[in-house]
Amino acid sequence: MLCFALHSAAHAMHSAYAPLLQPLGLTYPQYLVLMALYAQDAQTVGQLGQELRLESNTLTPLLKRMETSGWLRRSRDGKDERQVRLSLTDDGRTLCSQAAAVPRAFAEKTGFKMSELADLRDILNSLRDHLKPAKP
Amino acid sequence: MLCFALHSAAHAMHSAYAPLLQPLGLTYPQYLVLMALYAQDAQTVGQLGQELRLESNTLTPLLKRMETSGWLRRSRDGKDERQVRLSLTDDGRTLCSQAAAVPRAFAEKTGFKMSELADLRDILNSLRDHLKPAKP
DNA sequence: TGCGATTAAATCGTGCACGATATAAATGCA
DNA sequence: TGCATTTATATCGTGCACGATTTAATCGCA
Repeated sequence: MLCFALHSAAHAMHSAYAPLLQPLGLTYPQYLVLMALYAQDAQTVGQLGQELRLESNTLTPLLKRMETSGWLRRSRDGKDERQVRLSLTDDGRTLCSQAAAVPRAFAEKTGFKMSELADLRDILNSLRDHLKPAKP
Repeated sequence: MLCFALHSAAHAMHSAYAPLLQPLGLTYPQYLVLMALYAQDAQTVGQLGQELRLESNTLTPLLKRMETSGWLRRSRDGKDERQVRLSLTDDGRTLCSQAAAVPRAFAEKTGFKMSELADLRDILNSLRDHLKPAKP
């Protein structure tokens, strides 16, 4: 049952991350958003959704909560008023630097070597792309 | 970013399963419950939760929906009235036999060999157990 | 035997995910 | 230019997941 192995491993990963993120006031999807914006700021909702494989129906409320928490700002693009651009606040960037320590703590929990984790990552990315290729 | 690879692969797996399960009127967690009860009937909520790594706060409403759909019955254990035992109905068992075809269809979607999928499964189970060992 | 501790489910509130649909801005073409 | 079409977000309803708490049955031990 590969499907259950994948499901439950992701579940366990989520559970392992939660206690690391909770002190920062972050959920796992919020953490992903933060990292994505740290890598590239001022993205639109659509761009972010393409990276994270989420759509506006999921992202809009999540982003509003993050705006309420003061980590990012949502503002309509001047050239195309349909688009909403997301930019980290100073608080958001500060949080990023704290959250940067999380993946290492996670890797240590697993007891795998870094090279094994890298291999596993590549297999999973390949599996994902076989299942659901990212749109162009 | 192993964490995102795992997250998004599970996400893609879920998306790949959904259209296969939808014609049967099942969600993915409901499918897992059905398979678990097919393997062993008359389990308690707690036993099922240990297998699926879920707790009563998630399972209770899910099981009630499945009872409403007519796939299983929930009844208090005669010897220990705290426990609720779950047994498949005839409709539930019929549904099981239809759902049995789903994993094969999934495996075909991936384009991996069966042996590769088995290897991946073992790695994921190991990763999961390193992260969150099942309780005794 | 009786009563506090433990255990099994259930309940409540919040957040995520998604299908379906709505709204409003931008685009294209007659 | 005018209007249908497309595109980007947003809204709504349902189901899952989970921390915290509640309820009720059972257990343990004086």
